[in-house]
Amino acid sequence: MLQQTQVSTVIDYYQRFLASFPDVKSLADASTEAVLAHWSGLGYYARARNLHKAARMVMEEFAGQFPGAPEALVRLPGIGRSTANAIAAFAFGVPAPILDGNVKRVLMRHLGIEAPPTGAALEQRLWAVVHDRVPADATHAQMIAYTQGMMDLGNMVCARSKPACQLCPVASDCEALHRGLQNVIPLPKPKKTVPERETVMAVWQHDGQLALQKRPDTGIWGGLWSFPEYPAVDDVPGGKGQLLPAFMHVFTHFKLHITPLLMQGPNIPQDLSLQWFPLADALALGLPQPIRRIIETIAASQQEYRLQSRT
DNA sequence: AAGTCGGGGCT
DNA sequence: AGCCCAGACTT
Repeated sequence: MLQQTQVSTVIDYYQRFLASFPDVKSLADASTEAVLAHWSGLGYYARARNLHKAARMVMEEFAGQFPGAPEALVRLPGIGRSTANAIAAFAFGVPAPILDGNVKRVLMRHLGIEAPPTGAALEQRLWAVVHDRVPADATHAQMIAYTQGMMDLGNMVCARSKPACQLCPVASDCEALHRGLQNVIPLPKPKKTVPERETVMAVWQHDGQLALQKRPDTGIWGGLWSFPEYPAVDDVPGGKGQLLPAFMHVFTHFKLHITPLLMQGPNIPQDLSLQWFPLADALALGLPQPIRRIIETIAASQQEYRLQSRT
């Protein structure tokens, strides 16, 4: 969950997730559907599918015993070099170093590397450095403290903006501070303009139910439930609908302008394999954030309607 | 090496 | 509005 996602964002998801799947077996026994529902809104949904698959692999290939060696961990889907080492260090006390965004920034400043935080060459150099610096004879407790300390140093002291160098335990030999570059390193990434796309989402509604479509497992929002999409309003079959407020959803690599079009059922295109869900049931599915937003808007307007018609 | 894959917090 | 976050995986 924490891959590319801030701790404050994860906490609620993490607690709900563990309440439902308290151990590897319960996660392995769950449906992908249920796992994605718990991930709904968190993003990077391949992480959920990979975690689910990894749990099943641990049950089948490791007899339910989580492997502790980094070489074994990286073979599990969704676990790369840094996450493998983090698990090995935290859970098993293995002297394996991590290299996440925080550690990367700390090292670039400490070494005085005037470059953007990108590229295979930099990656290779920094991995060599962390392997060189990790305390090889640390106890389990020390590995936990060291690993957590490395991340906290980057997050709380060697922060992205306004680093608190006066609090830094390694300020005395920090190359960036020495040269007054602590606010310059790392250099900004070369920025590229993100393309913008447009889509119309057809929201078929009938008798308090909505028609949803399960997306393919690969690609954007893989395995989640969504509304069928069309290039333009005129492309939506079944006559006129009611336009709902359009909004924009920002991805890492493009911006999506979404125009929801409310259509009245029950007649819907048969070739789309749509399924009907009562509003409350729909909100319990694995939904991308914008789809959840649309459904909540509809639910709120229906609630509004009920309140008004009562008076 | 570059692109894909979300959503939100912070400035 | 832009940047980046407890990155991994595919092309």
